[in-house]
Amino acid sequence: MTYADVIIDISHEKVDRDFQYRIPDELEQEIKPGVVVTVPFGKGNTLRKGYVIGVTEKAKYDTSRIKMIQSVSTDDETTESRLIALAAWMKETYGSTMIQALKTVLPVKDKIRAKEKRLIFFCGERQAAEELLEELSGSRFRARERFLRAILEAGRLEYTYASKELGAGASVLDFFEKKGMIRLENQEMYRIPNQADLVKEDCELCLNAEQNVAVKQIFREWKEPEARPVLLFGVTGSGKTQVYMRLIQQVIQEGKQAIVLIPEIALTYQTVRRFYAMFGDKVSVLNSRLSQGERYDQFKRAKRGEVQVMVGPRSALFTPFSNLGLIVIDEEHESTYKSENTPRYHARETAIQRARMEHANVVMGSATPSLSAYSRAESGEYLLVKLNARYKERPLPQVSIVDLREELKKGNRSVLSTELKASLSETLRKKEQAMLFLNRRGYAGFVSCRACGHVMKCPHCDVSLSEHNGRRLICHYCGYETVKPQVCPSCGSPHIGGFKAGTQQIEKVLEKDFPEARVLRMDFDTTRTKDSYEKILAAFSRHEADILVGTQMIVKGHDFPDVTLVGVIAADLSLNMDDYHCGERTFQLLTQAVGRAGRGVKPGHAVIQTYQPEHYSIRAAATQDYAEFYKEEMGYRLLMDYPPAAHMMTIFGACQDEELLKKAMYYIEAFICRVSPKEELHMIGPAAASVGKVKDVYRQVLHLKNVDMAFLTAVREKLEQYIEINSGFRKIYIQFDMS
DNA sequence: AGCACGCCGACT
DNA sequence: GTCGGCGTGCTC
Repeated sequence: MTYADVIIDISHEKVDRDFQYRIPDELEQEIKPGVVVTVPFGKGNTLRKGYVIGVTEKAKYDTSRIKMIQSVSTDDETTESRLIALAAWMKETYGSTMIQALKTVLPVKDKIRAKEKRLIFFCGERQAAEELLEELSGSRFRARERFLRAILEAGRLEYTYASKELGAGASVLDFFEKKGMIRLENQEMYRIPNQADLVKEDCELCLNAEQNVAVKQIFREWKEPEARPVLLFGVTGSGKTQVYMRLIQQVIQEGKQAIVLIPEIALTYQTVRRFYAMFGDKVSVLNSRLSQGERYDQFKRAKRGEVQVMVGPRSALFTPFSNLGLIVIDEEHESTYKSENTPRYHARETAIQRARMEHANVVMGSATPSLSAYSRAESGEYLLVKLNARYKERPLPQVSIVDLREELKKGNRSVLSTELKASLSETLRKKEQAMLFLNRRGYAGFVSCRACGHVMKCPHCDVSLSEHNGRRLICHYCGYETVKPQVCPSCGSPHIGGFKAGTQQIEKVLEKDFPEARVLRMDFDTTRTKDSYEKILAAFSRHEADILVGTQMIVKGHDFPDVTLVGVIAADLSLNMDDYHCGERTFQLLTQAVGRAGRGVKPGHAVIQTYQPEHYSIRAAATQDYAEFYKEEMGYRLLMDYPPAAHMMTIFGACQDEELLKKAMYYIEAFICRVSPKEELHMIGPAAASVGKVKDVYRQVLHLKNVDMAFLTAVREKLEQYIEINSGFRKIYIQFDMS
């Protein structure tokens, strides 16, 4: 006898788990994971929709009480079942439970939706109702009294409010309905976010010669039976969006739909307006401010065919379009495309998988492609399409690299080098604008020498060591530990330590050095409130300030034609993080930052301050030379077996009890050694995660590298079983990350 | 979410 | 005693 694990509609927390059902003989062949079935559920055996997530031989429940699957759902749920198949793929690839995978893929209804869906209206005689209320008051019908009083006052009530807060269940409502006093109404009300000023404008899509060539190249690829994903490699300002628009137009014309993925931070009013101007009400936009109910509504509109284009962040990838034609991924290299929650999927890979299953195409674009995407383009797995010309032939800004070690020798200890200071006063004199950029995202407290630029690195992993309590240095990959040296091991200088400067300090220095300049600061603190992000950028755009100081957020989006100077305070901040991506991230950030200067008529200038002027990420960003950067960085990845040269699985463990966690990680390590052949094993750790403790929960990581992804997947599956069987892991939260 | 079960107050 | 509203808890 075989049994199926079925998830009943994902609508309520309480039924958010799998239930076992018997498979009738005649459905034996059809039932497999991903199939949508109809099953009897609950006391009244009401028929409900369910998703089969697995088939087993063993009954986990009292056999006599297991019910039978009624039928395979026949109503045309192809969109849904395709998404379920995608969830199954995500579960296999990234490691998670089927429930977690389904939850990320299928739109989840929530309470907000139910509230607005069912409304109760008062529709009887007011006089009669008041008499009835009189009659009811003090009687035993307390729920009826409560309810009548409330509806008389409000005239209209939400169903969930009536049943939960007033305790007026079905029986109470029945009573009033029979009397003809109330009317229940199912309201299908969409919550469309405020978009009154977003309308279609009459605009022709004008492509330049180069963009036209790119479009033709892509169309040619699409004619192939097995069209490859396209990597659109175009420098900043080469007009990638124009190309996307043209492609989307084509897809819509063919009666298909398109999804456009955009990093959350770039989802500004400007971007959204461009899409509305082009496609009018065919477009729907998702953003993270949307409640789950609002997102659900947008997905529903897509499913019904009311919109043809969905624009949004990572999660827009799961828009239930019935005839998907194209998925566009803008700024493909952005780290926000990787999910932080289980399943830790990457939107690029998942988009390609979805496109493969639904015979759609993928086009991704970037000025600084991720190593992963570019290496695939080089190998021919993706089609590489280039856009080289900068808008209106604007020259690239002139870039100078300032060696901060020299500044120290000259006795300048300020965060502003002599050159940057001079450039700033020149810019102010000409009444132009400047941006100062502090790239300290996820700043991990590396230690470097101010005199020679030497960075303390792990001898085994070649990533920066992090300072702990000011006395010890720790590697967050393998756990290597050493005492923090008092003098630089390379040059003997005592000027060794962490870099301590925030945007506030820079703001203070600017106030002192340039008291006449108007300075705006943009960082996590100043953008906490809603819309403040847009407000600051808009103010700067109107030239209400001369200098904008900020973290990564200032280098994305918005064009400021009056900005002629970009200063990078300390390029090393993102260069010396404790993971293997940092060279790539630094190159991307610096390239973007440099590209911000001189977007208008006036030529631009950029100053990059660093302790490591010879580093290839910085040199290549200064010359905007992607090829050079790619060669160096790929060499490093190949040497160290980091992705994309190999695959890496990270096992992440968290637990309140540090000892228990360490023990568990040790057992995991021992288990992996036992189940895998020695020569293929490339394990690092276990070690404390880069944030070793959050809210009293300890965190540890273990990395496993191998050229073959299948090997890692096999290890993960064995490990998942091992963890499930051993109750010792119950108290430990375990997460997998595959890259 | 939807349904049954069982408690408890009120009426016969 | 019994009837029925109303809160609680379970659903393979």
